[in-house]
Order: sequence, then C-alpha cells, then structure tokens
Amino acid sequence: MKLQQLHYIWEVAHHDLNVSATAESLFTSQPGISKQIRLLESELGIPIFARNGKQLTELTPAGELIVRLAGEILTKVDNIRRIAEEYRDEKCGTLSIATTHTQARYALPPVVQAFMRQYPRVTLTMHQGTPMQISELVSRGGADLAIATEALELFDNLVMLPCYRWNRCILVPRDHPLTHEPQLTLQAISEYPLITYVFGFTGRSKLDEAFARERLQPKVALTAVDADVIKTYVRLGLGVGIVAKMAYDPRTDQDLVALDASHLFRDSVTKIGLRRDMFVRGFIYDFIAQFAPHLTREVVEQALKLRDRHEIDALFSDIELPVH
Amino acid sequence: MKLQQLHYIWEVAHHDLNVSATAESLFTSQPGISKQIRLLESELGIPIFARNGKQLTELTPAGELIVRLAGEILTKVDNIRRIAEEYRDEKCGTLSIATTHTQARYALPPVVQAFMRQYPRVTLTMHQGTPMQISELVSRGGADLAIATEALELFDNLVMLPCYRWNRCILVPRDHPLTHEPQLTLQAISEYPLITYVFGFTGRSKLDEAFARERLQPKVALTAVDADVIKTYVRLGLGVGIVAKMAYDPRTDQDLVALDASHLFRDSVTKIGLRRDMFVRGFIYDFIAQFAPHLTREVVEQALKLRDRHEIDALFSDIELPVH
DNA sequence: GTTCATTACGGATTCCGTAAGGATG
DNA sequence: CATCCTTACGGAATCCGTAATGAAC
Repeated sequence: MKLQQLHYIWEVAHHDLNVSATAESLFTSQPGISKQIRLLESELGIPIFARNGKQLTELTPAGELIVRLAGEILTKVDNIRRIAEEYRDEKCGTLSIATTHTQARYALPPVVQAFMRQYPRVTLTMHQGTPMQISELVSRGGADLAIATEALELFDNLVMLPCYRWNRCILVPRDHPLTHEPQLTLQAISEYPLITYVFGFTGRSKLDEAFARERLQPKVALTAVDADVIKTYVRLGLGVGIVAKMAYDPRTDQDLVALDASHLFRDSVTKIGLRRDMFVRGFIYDFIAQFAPHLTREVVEQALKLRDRHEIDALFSDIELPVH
Repeated sequence: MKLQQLHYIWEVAHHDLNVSATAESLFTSQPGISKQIRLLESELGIPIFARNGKQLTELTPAGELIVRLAGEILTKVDNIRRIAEEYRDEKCGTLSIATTHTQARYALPPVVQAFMRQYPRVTLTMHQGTPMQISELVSRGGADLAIATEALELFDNLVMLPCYRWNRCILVPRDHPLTHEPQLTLQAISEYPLITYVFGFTGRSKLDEAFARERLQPKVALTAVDADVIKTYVRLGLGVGIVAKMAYDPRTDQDLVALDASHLFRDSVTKIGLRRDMFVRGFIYDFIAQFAPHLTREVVEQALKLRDRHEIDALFSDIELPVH
C-alpha cells in the first residue's frame, strides 16, 4: 500500500469515478492511476470500485470505508507537512481563505492588509464562491479557512467560530420618500420594490423571516449575490436596496442614503469555519484573532478539541460578539 | 513522503531511538532505515531526531508531533487492511489476545474453544503477560484485545469494557482449622501466613485494601503471579491461599478446600481493553459477546464512539454484570 | 575497542509515460 | 464513433542489501 495509491482512490472517488478526469486534474497519465488502483485492489484482495465492464460505476461497501480512511490518512499526511513548515519557518507558508463577496469586499480588506504586513512571506490566496462552495472547499481541504454567514453548519467536519454580529441597512437614493419617515417600518419598506441578496447569501434567510413574521409579501424586484450590484440598481431607481450595513461606504456611496434597519431584522452572525482535524499554523491563529479579537489561540484550540457542536455553541454562549 | 518512512520513524521512536535494534526487529538492514529517515527529514526540511554526532539522542519538538501523527496514520492503514480482510472473507483472519495467567487459565478456555469451533479459519494467538505489558501491547497495536483486571485504565487510547465481577476464595488443605470456622473473618485468616498474587496482579489491590480497612497486617508468606503456583505452596502447607474463585477447580483440586470469601473483599471487575481507533472485525465482536454476553456489538460500538471515559462508565453503570 | 549511524555502490524492482487494444452507450 | 478503462512496453528513478567509513562512549 502506498500513499500515492490512497491519494488516487480518494481523488477518483471525488471526481465522479472518472479516472481520465482525475488524471487530468492531477497532471498525470490516466493509465498510471488506473494501474495503481488495480495494484491496490489486488494487494487488498477486494475491489474498491464496482465496474460495469471497464467503467467504474460505484464504490463497493468496503470501498466506501476505505476511501473515507484514505481521506483521513491524507489529511494527517498534510498535517505532517504543515508541522514541518511551521517548525522550519513560522513566518513563511501559505494561507488560503475561501469566502463570499460580502466578506472579501467589506470585512476582510483591513484584516488582510494588516496580516500581509505582519507576515510578508506568507502567500495569501483568496477564493470567492457561494457559501456552499466555500464550505465544501474547506471541508475537502482545498482551503484553510471559510468565512461566511451561511451554510457552514452543513459540513460536520467543520468547526464554526462565531466572529461578529451584523445587521442591515436600507439603501435609497437621496430624497427618496423613505428618508422622510420618522421611524422606519417593514410595512413602509414593503411598499417599494426591493433589491437584495439571492437566497442562501449573506443572511438572506433572516430577511425573509422578518417580513413573514409581519405577514408582509414585499415585491422583490431583483436579487444579486453582492452589494455592488444591488447598489448599481438602486442608483438606477429600480427599487430599495437592503444590504449589510458594512457594505455602505460613506465615501464612495455619497449619492445614496443608508437608513439603519437593525431594529427590523434579527442579527446575522458571520463565522469562520475550519476543519477539525487540520493542524493549525501559528499565523492562522493570528489571522483569526485579527479578524475576531475574542477568538484567541486558546479559545480556538479549545473549540477544536470539542467533538460535539452543542459543546462548541456552549463555549461561545457567554462571549459577547462584536457588532459591525 | 512514503508510508515506509513513517513506519520507520515510528518504530525508531519506540525502540529508544536505536536504529540498529529497530532494523533487527523489522528484519531489514540498518542503513536502509537510516537512509529513509534522512530522506524524509530532507523532504520535510527539518530534523525529526536530534543527534549528538551520529547518535540519535531525542525527538525534536516537531518530531514529537510528527511521530504521533505517523502512528495515527499507520493505525488507519492497518484498518484499511482489516476492512479488506473482513470483506474478503469475514470468517478468515487473525485474532490476537493479550491476557494474564488467570484469564488464560480459568476464564478463557471455554470461550476460546467455542470461538475456534465457530471460526475454524481464524488464526488465534494468545500473549500472556503482566497487566502492564498486555495493556501496552494492545495500546501499541501489537494485539487486538487486552483482557485483565488491572492496569487497563492507564492507557487513554484503550476503551475498557467491563465483563464480569468476581471475588476470591480461601484455599486450604482439607481439615485445616479454618474449615471449622462457622463464619470466615479477615481476623481469622490473618492468623495464618498468606499466599496470594503479587501486587499489580489479579485484583491484589482490593485484597490489601480489605485488610487495611480492618487494620490487620497479615503475614504474606509468598506471592505469585498465578494461582497454580499458589496452590502448589498451599499443598506444601506454607500457608493459606487467597485466589480468584474461578481458579478453584473441584475436579483437579480435590485435595484442597475452597472457602467462599466474597463477603470479605470487594468485587473485582475483569475488563476487555481495545483501541479506540481500531477497526473491529465481525468475529472480534463475536468473541467479545461470547466472553461477556452483555457486550453486544451495538453496546461495544457505542462505547467505541464515546470520547470520554466518564461517558463510557455511565454507559455501563446500569448494566448488571455477570458474577463468576 | 565496541557500538552505532552514515556514505558508497550495484542489482533488482518499481514507477510512469506513450502507444495500442477493447468495451460501452 | 466517441468516451473511457486496461494492457503492453521501455526508460528513469527508487529501493535495499552488502561493504566500507567515521564518530561517540
């Protein structure tokens, strides 16, 4: 049995059992993979993949178990490499962050800038995607940190660390009737066509919930995945924007008015997700603490040790989160 | 990085950092190991072992972490092999039991016999040793099951499954004065020189405890690790034997009298210890259930899932153990 | 002087890519 | 016929054992 073989079966299992596609993604030849898989199967004496003729059709029951173990082994092998990097030079390495537009555009820039100043020799890479995509990416080991408000709880090998609470504001052009309302209400807002996030993004669910609670059915004129697009259409007069408060930039958005809407919607919480079984390098702890000061190394280590999601929730229940 | 290399560093770390001795135990050449270690170290870019000249003196801090991970990886690799065996032929394989004299001689024979009849193609191996030795053996993966009354709790990667309660009897030659006592007391026993187990064996601690509680200081004439030796010296008239009740065999020990002493000492509990992270084959579950009927596959699986020793204790707290 | 680890070297094995072959839909 | 896995083959790299070298107690 070789690590290479375990790597191959894992990759093939995660490429729809398509050996050719796997070979391409690994920049190697297809017969090479095929051969190593056969070798492993013959060493173990059982098939890992069920075949219809020559096509791989599915994992055998044993294969399921073996591929899962292979994944765990490869994670640990990766951890050995990380440990070596850490001890070789604690200020040098790679940090890979997967996040959504909202975080990347509004919450992360100052943190990233400070981090890059502190660790100039760490190569930082950012991957933007849907909450679902980034959760999966981190869950599979394709990135180190997931930063998002939604979907992280769907992967049970991710530990979620709550970072900060935030709420929304209403974006309207200057002199819009809503700016004259003494007290903003959902009722008043729902008179206008809305422009906001698509479902599954940036706390959209909390938003629907609020309208539903008051039995309002606002007309949603347009949904977008990011606040910049929303602003664009608010400027065109298509409707009233509802975005995260931190997405309003007083400097560049002078032509728009942001009306605080914290009293209308429930707070959302942005979280960092990281794999429970990953070795966490020192600078990653630093990055996390920079993003959310209450997430000190000790707190994160403790959270990583806990097995149960409820225990982790309990750990954070008495911590006051910063509000953005 | 290769599995072989991880194997080598793990073995060297567990052979007092002696490469030559490791090579011998692995039936390979010493330069081969040496070279693979250097290769791994240069691939990782850090030393795993600290050297004084050419001698390996200790693990580096990174080495500590890496060797631990290597051990976990090797366990999982082993589990893959076990899974393959299980799916190849569930009635064929190897079961390796580490246990003490008392269990091997008195408790296990009927279970082993029944097991061998049920699984004629499973190669069964038994290793006898001190409780400490067998715990360590299983903890390191050198055997599948540890069966003992003592010391299992010292290794935190072992899950302990309580099997049965037992107590002691007093062994004396026929017509010994103690046989005429209407009610056996510690006071009465302590009038005579005692012959019993050495410390650390077969519930010896519970025995000392009982005498101490009554502030008695009996004279211990001889200590042995097994009941057969104890019986031999009881026959020679050296003193009064105290052994586990199950060690008295009415057929072969007709020249001795066993006086029940359950009311004098606290029950001891014999346990099975197995590694938490080991893949458990079907026939191992069967063996366990045969030895302790309340330890069904479901119960054992549940116990293996629990992380915390207290939770495991709680799991068994409301199960009535068989008494031998 | 004994015990140990490292370096040097040569034969056997393994790995991996290209090219050809065969099955499926 | 297009896709995809398997088999065949040859050059390169790796592994592993023996022998020789060198450092430490």
